[in-house]
Amino acid sequence: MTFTRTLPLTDISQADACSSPLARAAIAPDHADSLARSLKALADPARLRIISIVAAHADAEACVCDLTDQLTLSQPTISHHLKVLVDAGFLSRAKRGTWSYYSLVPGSLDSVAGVLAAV
Amino acid sequence: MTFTRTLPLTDISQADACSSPLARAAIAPDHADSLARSLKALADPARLRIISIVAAHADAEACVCDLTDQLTLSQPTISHHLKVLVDAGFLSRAKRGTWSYYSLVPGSLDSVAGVLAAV
DNA sequence: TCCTTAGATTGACATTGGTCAATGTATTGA
DNA sequence: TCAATACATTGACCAATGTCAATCTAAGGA
Repeated sequence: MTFTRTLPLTDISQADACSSPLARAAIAPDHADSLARSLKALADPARLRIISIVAAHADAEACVCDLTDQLTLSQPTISHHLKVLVDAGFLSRAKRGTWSYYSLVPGSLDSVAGVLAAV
Repeated sequence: MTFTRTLPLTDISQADACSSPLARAAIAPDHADSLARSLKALADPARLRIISIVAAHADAEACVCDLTDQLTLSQPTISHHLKVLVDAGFLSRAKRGTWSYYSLVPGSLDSVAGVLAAV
């Protein structure tokens, strides 16, 4: 059985392609919606720590057990945050055996950072 | 009477000074809290549009009337969003006569973008 | 002085969002 | 086949958030 990957709510690669920096000109309403969804996914302490832990891991991959060790949150709550980050396109999930391994989607953070950076 | 500026909830200049990129190593919980507060302030379509409109203005300054023209939101709601952005340190307010002029705090967006940018 | 205008504040409301206990689903090992 | 393990999902609860109507404050102008 293959793992079916959830379609990201926000297509970050597209956002990267067509959006000018926030400060250049007034952005379109739907662009604002899309960017806000991405930022909302990041705007939580637990999720920022999850991203950071995943990124800092040896091969930029971490399983849920790595996270439950370091975060003082229940396993369902961590699963919830992981789902939010996968849906937003920041993390991808690979299931091997009983374990789920999460890794950063390359460039996903940078594209958001790029939109925020003025000039 | 002088205008008393609200203290930013998140000291962005400090965040810029002491924080490594998100991906380098696992960030400390209080860093995550601080960054999440900044991101939460940005993670709203109306507020992103406000920032964009202010930044795109001639001298990077806009009054509330400029915003009520372009956003389909009530004046109190726009005032609310402006307060959130000022409190978070992204906008500053200058009152001249009856009008309030808002402008971008230089570097505030970049410091958030810098933390998000990996490598 | 009074009215008008620009904007901030308050209060109320509905929606969203973070959290956990309980349960469900695969996968592995005995 | 059965038990244990790793993780996801569901449902419920409370807190936080976005929105607006109503009101308040302050600055000009007649």
